[in-house]
Amino acid sequence: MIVRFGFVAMSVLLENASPSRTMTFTNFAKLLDREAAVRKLERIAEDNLHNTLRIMKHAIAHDIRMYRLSSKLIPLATHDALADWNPFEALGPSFKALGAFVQKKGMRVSFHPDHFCVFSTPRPEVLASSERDLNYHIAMLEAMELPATVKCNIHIGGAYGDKPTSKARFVEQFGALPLRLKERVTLENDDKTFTVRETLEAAEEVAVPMVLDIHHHAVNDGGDGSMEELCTHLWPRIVRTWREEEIRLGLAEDELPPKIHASSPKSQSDPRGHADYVEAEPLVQFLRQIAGSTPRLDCMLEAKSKDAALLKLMDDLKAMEAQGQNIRVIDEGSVEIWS
DNA sequence: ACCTGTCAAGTCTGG
DNA sequence: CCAGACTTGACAGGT
Repeated sequence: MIVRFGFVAMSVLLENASPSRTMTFTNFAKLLDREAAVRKLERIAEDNLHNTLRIMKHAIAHDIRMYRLSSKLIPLATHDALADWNPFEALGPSFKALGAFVQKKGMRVSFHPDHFCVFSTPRPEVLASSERDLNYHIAMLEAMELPATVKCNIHIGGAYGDKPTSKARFVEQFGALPLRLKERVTLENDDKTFTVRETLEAAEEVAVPMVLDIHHHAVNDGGDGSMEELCTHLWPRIVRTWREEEIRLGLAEDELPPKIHASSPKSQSDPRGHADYVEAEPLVQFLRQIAGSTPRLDCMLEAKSKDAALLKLMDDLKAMEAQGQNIRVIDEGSVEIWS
């Protein structure tokens, strides 16, 4: 199995390269010249896009071909008070350049809209802003001219005291979205509410691929905690959600490999928190279990030390290779691993 | 240069 | 029913 690794949003190795500079609405509202204030938002967004390109070039220089784009590329993009503003007019060329770079280098990128995107909500106004937020992310992918293989990863949402009903509401409300939005989504199990099994059921019902987060699973397994259950029963179904997406999009087999998230617990007292680095040993144990049935896999690292955590993990994997542990480091961003 | 409180958005918990 | 937690990078305003 070939595994590619990626990191999230910012680099801790590049200086002054934030892709998430912002302006709060409070400060926007303080500016008297609205026209100038909007231009300032656009300038910040241009900076964020420019830094995103720098980060991706840095990633490619280290053979890293997987990257999660920041959700904060355009400040206040979906704010009510800026509904008349179309940032894509000014930002079109920069988005297009980003997309061209991604395609040229064969990178896999994604977005992860944060916890305001909640399709299980019983509140109509929250549903509406969730759709607007998802639409914003997808409009950025479209401005980059990236195909439908490039996704936004979301969670199911809250349980509101009744998980089965909330899950059914997710299926109904998400299912009612236009295909243009639905076909750009993956569903991920979360660390508090919806387990792998529940998320998988929802993903199967609405026909979107599922992203497995193994750390979330470790802290929220709903009784499916055993490696056996995960690897022999749930994982093959997860793989199938990706295979079916390949068929829907008319792709060849393994053109769109399954994706997982990996991170390590921050501490015993805060097991849900993300540690600075990712521990190699438990991750490799899991990867070896699924290696036989999964030819390609992409693994997003969610660690506080971002790209530095990725490079450190690769060093640790290299050390495991030296000990003859069924692993071969291909380059700085990928490994081959077998059971 | 560094520290602290605040920030557009949601949900859950505990008082 | 409301305040605070959750989580998290970055800004603004202070020293």
